[in-house]
Amino acid sequence: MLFFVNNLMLVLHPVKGIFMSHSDIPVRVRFAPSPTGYLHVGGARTAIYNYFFAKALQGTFYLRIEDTDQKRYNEEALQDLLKDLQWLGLNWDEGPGVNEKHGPYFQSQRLHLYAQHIQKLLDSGDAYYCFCTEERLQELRAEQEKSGASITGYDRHCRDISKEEAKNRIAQGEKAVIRFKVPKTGNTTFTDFIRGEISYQNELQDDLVLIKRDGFPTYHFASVVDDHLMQTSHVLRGDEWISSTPKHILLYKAFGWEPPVFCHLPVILAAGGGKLSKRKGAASVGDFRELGYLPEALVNFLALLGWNPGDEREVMSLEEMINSFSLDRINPKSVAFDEKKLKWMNGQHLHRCDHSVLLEALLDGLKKESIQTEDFNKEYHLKVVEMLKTRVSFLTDLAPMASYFYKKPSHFDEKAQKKNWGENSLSISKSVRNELKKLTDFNAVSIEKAFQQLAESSQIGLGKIVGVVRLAVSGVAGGPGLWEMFELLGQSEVLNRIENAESLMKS
RNA sequence: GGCGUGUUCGUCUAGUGGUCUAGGACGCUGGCCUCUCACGCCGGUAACACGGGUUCGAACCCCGUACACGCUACCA
Repeated sequence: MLFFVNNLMLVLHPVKGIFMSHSDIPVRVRFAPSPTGYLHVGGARTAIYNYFFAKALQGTFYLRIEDTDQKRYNEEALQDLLKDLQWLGLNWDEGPGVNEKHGPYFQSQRLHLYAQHIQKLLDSGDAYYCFCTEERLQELRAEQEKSGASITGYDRHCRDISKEEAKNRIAQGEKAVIRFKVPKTGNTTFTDFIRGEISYQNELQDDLVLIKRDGFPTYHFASVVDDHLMQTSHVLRGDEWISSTPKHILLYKAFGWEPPVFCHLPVILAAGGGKLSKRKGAASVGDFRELGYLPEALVNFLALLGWNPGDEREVMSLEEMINSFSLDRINPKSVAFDEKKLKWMNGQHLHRCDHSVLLEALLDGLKKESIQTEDFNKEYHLKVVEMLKTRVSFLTDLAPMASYFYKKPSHFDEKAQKKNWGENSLSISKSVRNELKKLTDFNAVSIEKAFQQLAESSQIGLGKIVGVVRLAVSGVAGGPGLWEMFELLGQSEVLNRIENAESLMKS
């Protein structure tokens, strides 16, 4: 439940039952991915909100790896995950490799802690051994489905096996899981930070598994134990967890712990609705990196998918977003991922990003295309960047667009040839060459003057004249202002290229 | 099936009972700038899911319905 008093946001602490101003709670939040696949943009956004929230309130953002599913564990996915988070600029204050005072941060290395805690629940009678086989459970489920029963889930078959009997059976080597003893009556209610009060009937919850047959904890158990041990103040996670939250609350209660504040984040859907998947286009952080998106643009875009600063700003730096971030401005509804807007956003960031970033992308790209750059200095490259920056949507557009600044065009755009190299183009070309040859100081101003004079004396439109030689020099129909471009390329190179192309023009 | 969450232009959103003949952004579109292509600038397009209530008054509150999504695993 939220209140605003004199612009100060107050939070009803779920257990203490008192109102606390936000700044009174030492904020510790986590991003807790499971290393089973690439970092999906939905997961990235969850990480972003956690990070923003921590930074906005001078709290701690920690990273915890939920690797409790041995079958689905993927080492490569883990490495990608860490790399992607860093690329996005979401550096963790605590986590693998960083300030490990609440570690270890891999759940697979915390097994002793879960063992210790499950014992407490076993002792208090809040948990019990269940010897049911997978087959029995499957049959049970099939039956429930067939009969259309309204109450589904585990039938609590082993709930009343005495501790002694259970102990004996375990001693004899019988395999078991450990389940939580959910109260059979009553309701469990919690307050979601952005949705308000949510209530579930305990009767409808089944006795969830806490410890699996392989000895590993389930998500439910491990995350509750860890969130407590790691002193998590707020749990910001995907809204697929809403319906398990009452189980988590019940676990906190069984331990006698105060639950954190829960805040369930909406999901990101594909543009046409439905799940966002690789088949429907890029879906992971790595995909967007490869497409040439800037990390700050992706973060900005993702942050705005479900959140806004309360005014009309959209293109924002990381710092700006952190400074205006607050949880209560997150929308509860799921959103569609619109790549068109991301592309625009990327352009915005590209136009204002540091030239050194563009320079690096340019040189990288040229290298990949095996275009020689040794003959040109940094100043030259920067001028190319300056001329091209408003014309690119992606970092990866830069090099292909810049190739003619480094070598003669090897190909002339077909459509542009038809348009620009028709009747008279050869004579236009020759007269341009004639005029440019005369220039003793080959700069943008003098070049422009020469073109203006030629247009006037020949009674041919400036656009037409420019079109002929632009194509000859660059191989394409569009690009930076011709005068600046010619100045940078230099007189002899320009004259050379024009002359070379003349064999393809019509007289 | 049960339970839960959600629903404002095509998309992201503003909006917390009168200032909403619903504002902004992307997209699309008309124009300006101009040597081209972009950028930029100016304008246009288009929405309160539906039905009932409550109220002098509802996008905003309540109840239904529809639709979407999630959970219903010894996955997370």
